[in-house]
Amino acid sequence: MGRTGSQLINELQERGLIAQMTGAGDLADHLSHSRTLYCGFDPTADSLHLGHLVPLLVLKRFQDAGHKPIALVGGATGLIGDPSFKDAERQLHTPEVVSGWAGKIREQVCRFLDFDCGDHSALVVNNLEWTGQMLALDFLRNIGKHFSVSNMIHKESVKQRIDREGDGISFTEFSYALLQAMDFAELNRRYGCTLQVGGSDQWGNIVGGIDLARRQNQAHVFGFTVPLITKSDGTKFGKTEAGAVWLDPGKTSPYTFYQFWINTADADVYRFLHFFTFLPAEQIESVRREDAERQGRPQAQRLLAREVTRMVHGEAGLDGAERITDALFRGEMTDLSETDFEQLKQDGLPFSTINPVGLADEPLSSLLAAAGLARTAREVKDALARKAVTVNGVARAIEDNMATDQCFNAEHAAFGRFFLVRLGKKKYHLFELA
RNA sequence: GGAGGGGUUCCCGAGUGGCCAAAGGGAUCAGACUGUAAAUCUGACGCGCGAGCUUCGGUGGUUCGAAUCCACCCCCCUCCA
Repeated sequence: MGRTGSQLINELQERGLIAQMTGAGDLADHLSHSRTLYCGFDPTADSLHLGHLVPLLVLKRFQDAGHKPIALVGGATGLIGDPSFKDAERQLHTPEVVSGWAGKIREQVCRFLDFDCGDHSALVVNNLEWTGQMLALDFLRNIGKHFSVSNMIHKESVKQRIDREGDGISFTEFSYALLQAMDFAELNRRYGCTLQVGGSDQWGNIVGGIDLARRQNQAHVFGFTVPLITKSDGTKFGKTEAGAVWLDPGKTSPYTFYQFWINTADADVYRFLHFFTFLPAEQIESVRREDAERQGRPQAQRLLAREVTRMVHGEAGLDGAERITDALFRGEMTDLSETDFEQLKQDGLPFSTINPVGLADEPLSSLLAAAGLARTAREVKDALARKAVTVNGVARAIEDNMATDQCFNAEHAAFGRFFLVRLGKKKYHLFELA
């Protein structure tokens, strides 16, 4: 055992990682011995995103403290859809699709836990194992009997769906809480699992599992939720202009991932260091103090970006992300070698090929907007008018808007084929002649 | 069923026959400052390289001209029954 139960709870508390938990003192006592805990991840897409990361890291924190984590992949629950705090019924995906996603989620989850550390090695399970072959009648008789519909409809997590006229909530989604409760009770029987961790939106489902484990197994089990991650400016955490920040490097490149963290607001960055890294609280505090005393740029964002990118994408992913960042934000892009350009492409800088034929008729504005450098052509025009667009380091003006073929002339291309376009201070796109 | 209020460009919200692509604020994008921050200031902000094209719940009408007037319809809110 690395730490006593109350030390662990205090640490989590100090990092701001506790939203709710059952019986604080009891849980601390309970954790004075090595225990088994779990957290579920439903395959609602082909990758986890940042929202999943905090509970996943909490599993690891428990493991580091000497407990045995189980990552549950919701092959079954993913077929149903969790209605908690959702405002509309979810589209069901085919079992084949969900099963494919479950496989990918499983791989991702595995990278964060230790599977080779003796008796508290991690475990990955799929709840389809015990629900896939279950008979509807068994479910209704053995599980359903333990739940009161009158209690369920009063849960905050489904309230707005219940109150809604018309479609409201299907019986399918309404049953979700029972499946998740069943998981907890089942893991309790199979592995002696006594704690469930989740996001704060999972509290209702977790409590359901605690009740079921008590009724079926006469077991006293616990629940623990991490807070919803918020930003100081009130906007939703974990989104970029392109949407969610995924852990899959194919969906969100390590470079984009790194940039996401680099751009964290000062008001959030120290909190996020607690949530998303394993750096000791004292170290985070001393970084905060140093940053406060220094006049210039804080070191916290870079520290955060490095730590999280390394954890999610490995040392190579971090190297790539920093290489691009250095090339784009520190040095001169004219310093880039041909292999550097290849590397930028590999490392996931936004990229597209460009066909020189017909360029004369295509306005720069629409070309760059289509490449994703701006939402509309008008924004590109505005940037052009303010000399905020550069092609291979050459500032372009509004007069060049109809001279796209000049801007992308092969003679001006780096190494005969590359054009690095910058719009504004942060947006880059690499074009390669087809 | 009756009485009243309202539906405007991403959001809030002015506009009640031409000067309206439509005030003001927010959001967003860009520039300056800076730290690839925050705050602040500046510009842009329906679409289009442009000529120009399409908007003000819907449809039809009056008019040289409508977001604004008329008719019908749809939706939302409040009060009365």
